[in-house]
Amino acid sequence: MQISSSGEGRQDRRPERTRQWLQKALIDLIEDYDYGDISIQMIADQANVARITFYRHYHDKNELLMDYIESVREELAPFVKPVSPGTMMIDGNIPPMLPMFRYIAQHRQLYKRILCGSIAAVARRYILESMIIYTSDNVRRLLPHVDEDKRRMITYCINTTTLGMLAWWLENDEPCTVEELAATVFQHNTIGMAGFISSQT
Amino acid sequence: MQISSSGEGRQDRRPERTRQWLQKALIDLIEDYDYGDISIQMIADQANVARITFYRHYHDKNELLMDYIESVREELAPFVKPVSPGTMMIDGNIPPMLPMFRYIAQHRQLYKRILCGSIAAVARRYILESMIIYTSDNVRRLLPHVDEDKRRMITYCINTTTLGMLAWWLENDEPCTVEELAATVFQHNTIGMAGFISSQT
DNA sequence: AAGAATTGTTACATGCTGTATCTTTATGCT
DNA sequence: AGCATAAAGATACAGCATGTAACAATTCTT
Repeated sequence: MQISSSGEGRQDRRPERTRQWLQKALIDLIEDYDYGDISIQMIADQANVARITFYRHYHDKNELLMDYIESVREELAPFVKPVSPGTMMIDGNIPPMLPMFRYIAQHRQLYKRILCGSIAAVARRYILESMIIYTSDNVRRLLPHVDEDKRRMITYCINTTTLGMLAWWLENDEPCTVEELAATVFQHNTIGMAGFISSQT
Repeated sequence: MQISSSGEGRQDRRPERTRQWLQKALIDLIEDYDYGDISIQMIADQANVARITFYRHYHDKNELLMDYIESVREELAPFVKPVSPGTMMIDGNIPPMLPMFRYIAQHRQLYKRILCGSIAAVARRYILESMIIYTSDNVRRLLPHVDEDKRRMITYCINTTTLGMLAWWLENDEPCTVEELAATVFQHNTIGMAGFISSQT
């Protein structure tokens, strides 16, 4: 019988703790430096950890970043809701991505770094893939009779638009309200999709 | 009276020649290596030039890249034609970006590197800005009564979609024909815009 | 042919990377 | 409480890239 455990067989907590220190260090540094200018030495110093300890957990600076982005993905996942065909065309309705946009707007400094800095190239592919996983079901449901290949294309189209506009909004320091942003992206995407619905045979 | 001159007062051709060597070297290296892994030493070696010569022309690897991207922009500019309101909604019409897409498809290896590799982060902003300069006139003409801020947003939306889809197409090695790609992007963008036309007061 | 600009040669200090060896510390288990 | 084990620290090293400097050689213009 185990007493000190809070659940399953009690692993050594140091590795996970170190990784979190390193992630936190990276986030803090991203606040002040361009991602490309951050060295592993800097990350280790910021985390109060020996440099070699970094290499024992990550092979790469990007690997640490990916690990962190993964936690961002989990943070954002609850905001992604499935879209029903009915809500798609109703004008003035609340766009489905608005809650997520609002959350990102609340943490805009961080997401600005992730989506707009030199970090973006690394993060973009990963984020897009995550978005596609979430939205492909929606598109399949909304366009059931459309060819699978074409559906993949439309899915990517929607998501690259959404991500691009999000980055634009963050980069330009609130050029409009989040509501306007969400409405525009929604309109651009869904009305574009509506063309495919009406052109189905 | 000048004899050796072919025009204006004959400048020293060495600097420009060196810059072209360096650009060519970068393109050749991009073919085989990831942009992030290319060092200035490698560029200088490939160009058969002393390393310090690089620093006499460019401060940075990115500065060289930007200089090269500028020449790419000039290469692509002739393909960008203004869109007339009449052609916008006609289904089955040739999408205005198709010629450019075809040209890019012909040189896909190169543009794949530019738009999909780690080089993308540096190039993306620059390319997008160029595209926006070219398309903003179109959008202003097509949506004359729309608010200027909103027009800026729509312009960016169109271009981030176009660029994103282009990168997707290049990255996935011809998942569809260029014609389908252009048609989809055109439909997504223009039908999305049509929503703004019909919602004008 | 001479002066000026460009490029090449060599060298140096600095910093980052990735790895290795050895020691110290913290953790989990009995 | 004590022990075995895993993790983290300390130190060192070779290799490479960066950025700069001083000086020599080349190439261009006039």
